[in-house]
Amino acid sequence: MVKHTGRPGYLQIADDLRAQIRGGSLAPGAPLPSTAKLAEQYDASLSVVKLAVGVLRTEGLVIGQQGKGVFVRDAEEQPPAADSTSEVAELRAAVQDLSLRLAKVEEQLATSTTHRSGRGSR
Amino acid sequence: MVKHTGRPGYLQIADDLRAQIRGGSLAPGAPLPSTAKLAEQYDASLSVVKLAVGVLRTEGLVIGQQGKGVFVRDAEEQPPAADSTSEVAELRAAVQDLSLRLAKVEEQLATSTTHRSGRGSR
DNA sequence: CGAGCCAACTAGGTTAACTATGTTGCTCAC
DNA sequence: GTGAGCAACATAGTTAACCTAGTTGGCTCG
Repeated sequence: MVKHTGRPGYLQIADDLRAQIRGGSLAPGAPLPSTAKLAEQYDASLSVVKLAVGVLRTEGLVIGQQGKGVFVRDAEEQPPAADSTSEVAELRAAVQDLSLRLAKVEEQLATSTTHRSGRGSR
Repeated sequence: MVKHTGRPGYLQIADDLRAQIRGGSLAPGAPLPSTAKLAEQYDASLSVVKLAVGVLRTEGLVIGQQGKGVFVRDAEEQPPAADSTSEVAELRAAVQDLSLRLAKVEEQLATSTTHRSGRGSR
């Protein structure tokens, strides 16, 4: 990274992208430049760019779609944030439930099919 | 990582630690085990543990202090709005992700093995 | 006895390489 | 012209290595 402000590079990039999103320069639905482009643009390594994007993903500001790109999340599908406590509890329960079911079904899939067929693709 | 649920290892660890924090098993102010300990405990590489802790740091659940350790943040000193929104966003993303994968894997299971099964589940 | 140094342990940051997986567009055979 | 297949490019995850820097406790030396 360029600036030597003491703030780590991946956070600087994350800050910058966040500002562009909040500022509207990166509209909802718009794709971020690719990892490689960002790396070149900020004169950073691929790794720090990936870290930066990871931060934004964790924050829920962007959504990464494998094979396609990373897109700015729509404001509407973001935080209603009504009363979060109950919602958080509910979501947490849902996650736990889904994880369990997934684990179970995936295990069964692994034991039942050893070859794993052509995996559909498009 | 142990479980092969499809959910990435660093998120599994982050989930687990988050649950311990929310559940009170890791009280505010208490230190998390060191990176090395966690790596051994979860049978994961140092890298994924660092990623997991990084997620919790971005979420504001813990605060890392270089040279000392990583400590659970006090609930009061948490930024309520920002924190809950980001967490809701993250949980929502997790639900979406899990649902998608579950659907995919269940479909695969249905097509590859037409009989098999007991387990009613849903 | 006390001051200072040093070794061990801690988190944090950076980079690079490899793998997996998904998407898209082009080409080529038919 | 259509479809299959492939190459190129995308994100995502994992691992490993190296470096920085802060903290702490013990040990040595004056």
